[in-house]
Amino acid sequence: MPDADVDPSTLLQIGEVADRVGLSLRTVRYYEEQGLLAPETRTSGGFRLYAEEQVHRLALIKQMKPIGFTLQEMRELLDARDTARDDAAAPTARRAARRQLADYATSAAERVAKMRRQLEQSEGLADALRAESRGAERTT
Amino acid sequence: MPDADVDPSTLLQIGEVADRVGLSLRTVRYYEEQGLLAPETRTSGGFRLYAEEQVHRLALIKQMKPIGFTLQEMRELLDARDTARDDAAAPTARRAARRQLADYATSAAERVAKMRRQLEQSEGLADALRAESRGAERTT
DNA sequence: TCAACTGTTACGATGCGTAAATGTGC
DNA sequence: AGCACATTTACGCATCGTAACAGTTG
Repeated sequence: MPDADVDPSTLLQIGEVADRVGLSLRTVRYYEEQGLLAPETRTSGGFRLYAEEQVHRLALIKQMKPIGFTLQEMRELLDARDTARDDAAAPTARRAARRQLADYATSAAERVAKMRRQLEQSEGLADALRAESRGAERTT
Repeated sequence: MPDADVDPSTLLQIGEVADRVGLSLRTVRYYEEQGLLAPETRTSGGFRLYAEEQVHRLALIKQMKPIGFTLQEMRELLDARDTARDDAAAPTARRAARRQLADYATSAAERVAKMRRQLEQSEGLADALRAESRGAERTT
């Protein structure tokens, strides 16, 4: 699977990518600055050009955000993912990377659970506010 | 209901309060700096002393955080709440404050719903990571 | 008097928003 | 030639974390 080195006709500019994923241009550039993703290539004039792979990568990143991963954690995760997928990497390294991914998966699940609990708390908030808006005097 | 001007024997120091609510000292002080809550009083030496009311107030604030209220929004909400509860406030003002609270309640509910949707997205993440950790090559 | 707690001040990190001035692509 | 889109640089803001150093409490 030589992957054909990416079809140049399907490359997207940053605006298209940002639109599809739902992030701002600023954010996409910032992620690049932080080493989370690099455009596939650039035009001779300097415009960033992205392939589908990077769009997926950004979507992944966007999923990590709401559960509180820092950009540094995301970078580590993505690095591990890259290593785990890299056929040319040493088997030892790939195994280590897969373990890391498994750990991150666990961590992600825990964070989701934690956020769910907080959300439940915050639901009570909406109710409490509605109650107060109707004039509550409960001193409990 | 003169409220007895707060029982001095039950006043808490900032550490106790932070522990109970689950916030750092820094955060509690910062919220005060931003006008979200003031200690009931202070010792002659300058130690902040809080009554139950402020503990509840902090708990309220903590509930607003996970759904993305900014500190400014929280301050507005709390101000409205204070006005709505203030027997000495003008009836017109109190009515306006109650409407505000109702609006915030709606907003809070919407935010909860929105976050719930994002969380669902992030659940897929954990599964995807686990899959990759076992070595996936699925190209969509 | 000592340990634990608290006070203020200030600098730093994160994660972008928001210009401003300029160049690129079609 | 024009107009949308992109580039870099840079300053700003929110929300605390983290010293550092001094004072308070019991």
